[in-house]
Amino acid sequence: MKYNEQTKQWESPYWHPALTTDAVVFGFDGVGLNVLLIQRGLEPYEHMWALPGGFMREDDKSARDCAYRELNEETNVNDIFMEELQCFSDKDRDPRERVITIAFFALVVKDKYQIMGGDDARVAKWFPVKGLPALAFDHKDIIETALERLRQRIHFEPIGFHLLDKEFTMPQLHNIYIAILDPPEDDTKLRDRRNFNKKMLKLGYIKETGKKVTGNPHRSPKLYTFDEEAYQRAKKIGMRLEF
Amino acid sequence: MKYNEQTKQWESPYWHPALTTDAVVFGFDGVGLNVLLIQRGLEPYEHMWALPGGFMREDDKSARDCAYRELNEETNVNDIFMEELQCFSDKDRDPRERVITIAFFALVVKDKYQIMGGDDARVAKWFPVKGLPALAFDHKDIIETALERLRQRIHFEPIGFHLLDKEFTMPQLHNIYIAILDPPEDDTKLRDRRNFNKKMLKLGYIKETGKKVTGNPHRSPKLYTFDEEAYQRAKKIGMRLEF
DNA sequence: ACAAAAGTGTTACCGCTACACCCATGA
DNA sequence: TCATGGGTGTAGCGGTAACACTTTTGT
Repeated sequence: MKYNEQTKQWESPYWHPALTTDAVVFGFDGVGLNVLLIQRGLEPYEHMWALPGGFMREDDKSARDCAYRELNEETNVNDIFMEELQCFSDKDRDPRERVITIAFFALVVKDKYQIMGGDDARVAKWFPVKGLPALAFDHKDIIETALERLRQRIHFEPIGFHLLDKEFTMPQLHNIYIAILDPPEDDTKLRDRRNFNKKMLKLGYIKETGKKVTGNPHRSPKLYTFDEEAYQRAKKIGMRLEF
Repeated sequence: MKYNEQTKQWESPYWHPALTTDAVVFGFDGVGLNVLLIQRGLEPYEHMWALPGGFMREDDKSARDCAYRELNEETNVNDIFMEELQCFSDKDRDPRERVITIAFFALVVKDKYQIMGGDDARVAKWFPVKGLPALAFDHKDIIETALERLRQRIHFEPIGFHLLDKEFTMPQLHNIYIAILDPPEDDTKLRDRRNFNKKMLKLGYIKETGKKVTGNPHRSPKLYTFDEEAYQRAKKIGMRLEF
């Protein structure tokens, strides 16, 4: 690489690929996990479903920023948990040119996640992970990788909360664990409410709010919140956070 | 993006950044962890130490392939454990131009890892992680991220083996866990040999070879190997692999 | 014989699993 | 009053942590 005194720029002799970000956005509807997909308005893969994402721009501060920007173009996301998943860089991922993609996975509160009319007249829609349509590019692989990562993560870090409102009930949280980990029917230790509640409360980072949810034809469940500080404390002293 | 009928090519209207891979290569010398660094022969950061890596080429099959290629240019790596770490994409990481880097972390058997005279008259050298020199670019951040990842990984996956010969002794393996996790002096459960051996053997995927190491002025330790099949079996049935 | 490091077993405690009945609420 | 779903305690078992002495080997 040489510095050109005239243009005051480095002239790169290196190959420059196109770079995109894609986000696997998970939402929970009380029963199962869902993924947010966008219907493509242009070739290639026109009309097929794909992950929200797009090409990185020179003024994106980072790949993460790019992913946020792309998401914001379709939704009103404000509070969102997002983590880098993996880079997808195989040849022929994209028929147009070599494209390197940094994939992210995100957890959002599905109901707060209002889908706006995107540019390109793109349509966004939630699909249950157990009923995905045909997908553009290698996005099926990306989603599978994200699901695998999600299963690993939820074992050791309290990320289930990000799929729920700030205040949530224990059965809601339990359902998330069941939906993600999908333990066998006879797995008492995960499926039993008593065991779940005890284990979760013993971790020490969720707290009762004192409130309850009313309006249902049955006993009103208590509301809890996640205590970030308590979590950081537990983490610092090397507490076992495995679920 | 438009298809040009004349040139038969897609013409990309999108920005294309430079893309590199860097590898944080860890080796173990019996006492502590070491990282492989390269002394830069060119500006920027001439003469400073940096992670082995370089620009991706159009004919690299993937980012991982690129990282392997770059490593092979300096060493005779054959068997290596390598995992994607993270993408580093902030502006101004590189004074020349915007460079996106996919970082990997790798575990190798330090003594087998013979450092060759690289191109660019680059010098490669092992440094203990607790005594790193000043580093080029944001490579200090990258190494810290890799260390953090290593600590997380070794809790839940048997990757310590990759730092040792195919046949290894229990005390060697124990030392690796101690070096990586660095538990307090009074942490019996991790530092006690008896507990370590029992826990490790109970996991079921390391086996005695029947051999011993001789030549030391003390009792000869037994040699063990990692049983990949047994590990896959344990993993499949959802066995708890936490250490 | 001595120094250095490796091998090994037991006990007490804690935490987890399994398990079933009652309670609150709205219709 | 009925249907629905939420809340709660305990006992037995299993696994883990704490703990020290003996064995091997080379010098």
